[in-house]
Amino acid sequence: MARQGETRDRIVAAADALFYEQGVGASSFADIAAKVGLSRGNFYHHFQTKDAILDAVIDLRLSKAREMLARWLHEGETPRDRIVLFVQILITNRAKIMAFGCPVGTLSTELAKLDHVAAPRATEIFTLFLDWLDAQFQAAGVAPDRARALAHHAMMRAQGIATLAAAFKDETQLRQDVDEFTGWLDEILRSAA
Amino acid sequence: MARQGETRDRIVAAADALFYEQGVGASSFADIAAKVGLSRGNFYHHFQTKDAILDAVIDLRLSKAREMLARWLHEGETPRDRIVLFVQILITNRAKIMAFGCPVGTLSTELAKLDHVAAPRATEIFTLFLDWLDAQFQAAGVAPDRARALAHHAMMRAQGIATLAAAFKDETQLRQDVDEFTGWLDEILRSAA
DNA sequence: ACGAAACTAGGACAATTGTCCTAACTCTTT
DNA sequence: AAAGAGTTAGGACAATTGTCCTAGTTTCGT
Repeated sequence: MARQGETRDRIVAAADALFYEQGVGASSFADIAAKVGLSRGNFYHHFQTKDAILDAVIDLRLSKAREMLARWLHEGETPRDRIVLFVQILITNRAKIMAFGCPVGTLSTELAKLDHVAAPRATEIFTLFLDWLDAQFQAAGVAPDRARALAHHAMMRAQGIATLAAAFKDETQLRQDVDEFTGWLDEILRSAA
Repeated sequence: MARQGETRDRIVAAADALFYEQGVGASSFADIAAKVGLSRGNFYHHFQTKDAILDAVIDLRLSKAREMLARWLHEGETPRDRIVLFVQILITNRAKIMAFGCPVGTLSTELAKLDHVAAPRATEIFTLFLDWLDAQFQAAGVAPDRARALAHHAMMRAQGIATLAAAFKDETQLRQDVDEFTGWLDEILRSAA
C-alpha cells in the first residue's frame, strides 16, 4: 500500500498535468485515474468532487509558484536579473508553452468563462507573480505606483507572448518576443535610474 | 418552416455565442438546441458532427473579422487611427472581454490544448488581423520587416490585455492598458517618420 | 397541383460523465 | 496475532454526451 498521502499527491500531480494539457473540462476522473493507475471509483475516497481536485491543484500551483519565486530571489543577483528569470521561463518551458499555452493564463481564462467558484483562486496565482514583480521594480528604484503598473505590463506581455506562441508555435518568434521584453526592461530601468 | 438556410444560420450564431461564452468543450448539442429552440436530434440534418458546427463557427468568425477590418479601413482616416480602432475594440467589448476573454485568443488556446484538427483554422483569424495590422504599419511608413514585427507586437499586447482583463475584471486597468498601447503606437510612428 | 427536396420532432443508441457504495485488502498499533 | 484505520478494486447509478434513424410536415420548382 502507498505511504499515507502519497497517493493523494500523485492524484493531484496527475490532475495538475492533465488540467494544463487538456483543460479542466476535458479531463475526466477516468483520465486522471488511468494516469495514476487507480480505479475510477476509488477516487471518492480521496476527493469527493471534481471541484475538490481542482482546489488541490490550485493549492499545488500556488505553492510551486511561491517556491519558484523564492528561488529566483537568490538566483538573480539584481532585480533586473530576477525579472529576466521571470520572462525566461517562456523559453525554458517553450515546448509546453507552444503546445498548451501559459498554465496560469489558460486556467484562469477557462474558469472565468465557466464563472467557476475557483476562478478567484486561480487569479491568486497571477497576483503572486504581480506582487513579486512589483517588489523587483521597486527594488530597482522605481516609484511604488509606477512599479505596480510596470509589473502589470510585464505580466501582460508574458500572457500575450504565451497566447501567440500557443497559436503559431513559432519558436523563433517566441525568442524574439522575449528578447524584445528584455530590451524594454533595460530601457525602463535605465530611464528610472 | 424557416427560410432555407436560415435555421442553419441561427444554429451557427447560437453556437458562436456559446463557444465564446462557455468554451467549445463545455457547449453541448443540447445547449445549442435549447438556445435555438430546436429538438436535439434534429441537429443531424444540419450538422453531422460537432466538428462541423465548429467549422461553420470559424467560417462565421473569419467573415465577421474580414468585414470588421474592411469597415475600419474607411472609418479610420490615417493608419494610426485604424490601429487605434483595432485596440479600441477591447473597450467597446469590455463587458464580454472581462467575462470571457478575447474570442480569438481563447478559441485558439482551447483548440491548441486539444490538438484539435480545427486549431490551424482558428489561428487563421489571428493571421487576418496580423496581415491587416502589418499593412497599416507599412502604410504609416514603416519598413516591411519591421511592420510585421510591430503587427505581432500589437497583437501580443491585445492578447495580454484581454487575458488579464478576464482574470482581474478591472475596467480601470483595461482602459489604462489601452491608453498605454496608444502611447506606444504614437511613439513608434513618431520615430518611424 | 404535384412530386421532390428540405425540414422537423421525438426518440434510440452506446459510451461516458460525476458521484457513490460495498466488500476486500494492507498496513500499523497493540 | 488481533483489531482498527486507511486504502483499494470493482461496479452501480442516473444523467448527459455525440451520433444516428424514422416518420411525418412544410416549402418550392415546375
